[in-house]
Amino acid sequence: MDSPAFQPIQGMSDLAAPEIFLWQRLEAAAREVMRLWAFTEVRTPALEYTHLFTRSLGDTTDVVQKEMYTFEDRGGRSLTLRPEGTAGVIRHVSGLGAEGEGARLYYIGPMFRSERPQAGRKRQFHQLGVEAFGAPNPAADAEVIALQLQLFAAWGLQGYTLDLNTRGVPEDRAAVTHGLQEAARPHLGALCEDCRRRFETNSLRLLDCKKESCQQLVAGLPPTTQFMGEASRKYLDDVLRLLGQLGINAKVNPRLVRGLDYYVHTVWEIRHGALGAQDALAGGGRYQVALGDKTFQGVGFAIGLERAIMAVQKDNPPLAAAAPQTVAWLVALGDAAREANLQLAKQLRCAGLACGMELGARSMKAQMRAANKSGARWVIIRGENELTAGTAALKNLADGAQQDVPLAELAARLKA
RNA sequence: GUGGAUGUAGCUCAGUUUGGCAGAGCACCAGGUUGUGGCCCUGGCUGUCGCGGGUUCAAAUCCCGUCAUCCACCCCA
Repeated sequence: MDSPAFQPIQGMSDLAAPEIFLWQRLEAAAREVMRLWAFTEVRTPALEYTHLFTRSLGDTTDVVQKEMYTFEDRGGRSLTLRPEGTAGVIRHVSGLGAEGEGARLYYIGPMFRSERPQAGRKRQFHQLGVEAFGAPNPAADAEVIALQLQLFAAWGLQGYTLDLNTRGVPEDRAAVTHGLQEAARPHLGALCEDCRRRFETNSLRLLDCKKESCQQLVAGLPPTTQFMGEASRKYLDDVLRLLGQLGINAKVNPRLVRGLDYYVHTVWEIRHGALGAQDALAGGGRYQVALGDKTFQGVGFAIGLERAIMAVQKDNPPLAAAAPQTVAWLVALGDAAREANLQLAKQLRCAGLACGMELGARSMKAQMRAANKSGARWVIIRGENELTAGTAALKNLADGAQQDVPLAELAARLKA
C-alpha cells in the first residue's frame, strides 16, 4: 500500500463513488424537507476558538476533556475543530441580535472527534443538524421531533426506535443528583467499577450503564422525574401530548441520558438496529447556553450521516444502489468523427442530456464496451458515412435496434 | 485512552501451521468480427507480500518495533 505519509489520517477517509451517490441523494431529500418545514441552511466554520466549545458543552464532558482536536494558531490562540454543530450555530445567532430570535436553521457538515474508530465511528464524521431558537415551548420540541421523523421517512428508514426523556430545568439538577445518589448508595457495592466512579463524577450516567448487573439495579431506582419540579413533569407531558396529536408514539425511557451539559427539558435519542455497538443514529434535545452576557435557548437534533447511510443501506436497498446514469454514449470512427462528436456532445449536454464519450482513438469494440459499462440507454455512432450524410446511427442498447437519424432530430429522439 | 483480530495484484482472498521460484477468481487491456456492446473462447498486464529492523545460506512465512484497518470497551451521532 501507500507509504504512511500518503494515507489519510486515522479515522478519516475519502467519500467517493459509488457511496457518494447515496450521500448526495440523502442530502437532496433532506434539503427539500427543510424547505417544507421552513428551516434555512447555515454553514459555519469547521474551526472555532476552543472556549466556544468548553463554555457551551461543559468542560467536564468527555467530548471536551478527551475528544477534541485542539491546537494553537500562530498567534498562540487555542483553536478547536468543531466536535459538534450546535455551538457554532449559537455563535452565529448571537451575532444576529434581535434578528436571531426565533431563528430556524440547519447545517450539514463534517465534525471532528479524536476517538478510537470503530463501526459507525470516524474521527471526521458528518452530521445533519437542526436548531430552532426560542424560549422553552413544548410545541417547538414536538415540531422538531416531527421534522426529524419526516427526514427518516423521506430516506425510507423504518428500523429505528425513538426514546424520550427530560433533563428538567437547571434548578432541578442538584435535586436529581442528590436523589439519585441517595437511592443508589445502598447498592454501591454491587455496581461495576465504572459505575462506582460515575456515582461521584456524573451520577446520571449510572442510568445507562451497559452491564446487565448494573441495569437490573438501576431498574429499581426511582425515575429522575420524581426529583424534579412539577413544571418539568408538565413540560414533558405536554410534549408527549402534542407528539400524539402529530401521530407520533414516543415512549419515555427514564434511563436515557445525554452527554452534553447544555440540555434542559426534552432530550431524545434514536437508535437503529443496523448500526452495531454504536447504535445511536441521532440525538436531540432542548438546550440553554450562556454566551457572553446572553443566554440562548433552543431545541435541535443532530443525525450522524455515516450511520444514516448504514441504516438506509439496510432499510432501503434500492435507494442505496441507485447510481446516476448517462443517456447516451458517443462512438466515433476516425479523427474527423471524434472531433465532430465533441461538438455534438456539447450540444446534447446543453440540451439537458447527459452524454459520455471516448476522447482517445480507441477501437469501436472498446468504445462500445465503454458505452455498455456506462449504463447509457443509447449509443450514437458516427463515422465517415454519417458525417457525409449529416446523420447519426442511433442504437438502443437494451434491444440492439439501430437506425439512422438526422442530426436535427437527435435530441428529440433521445428525450422520447 | 484500553483490549482482540487483520494487513499479499485495482477488488475479494489462498499461500504463513512445517522458511525454499509470488498465486487464484473477479476487474482491466487486446484479439476472435477492416463499422457494433452484453454471453462465450484465446491471450496479456498488474506486486515495496503495509512499513522499518532482526534471525537465517534463504523470510509473505519466524522475532521485535511501527503504521493502518476492522471489532469491542469507553463515549457518542
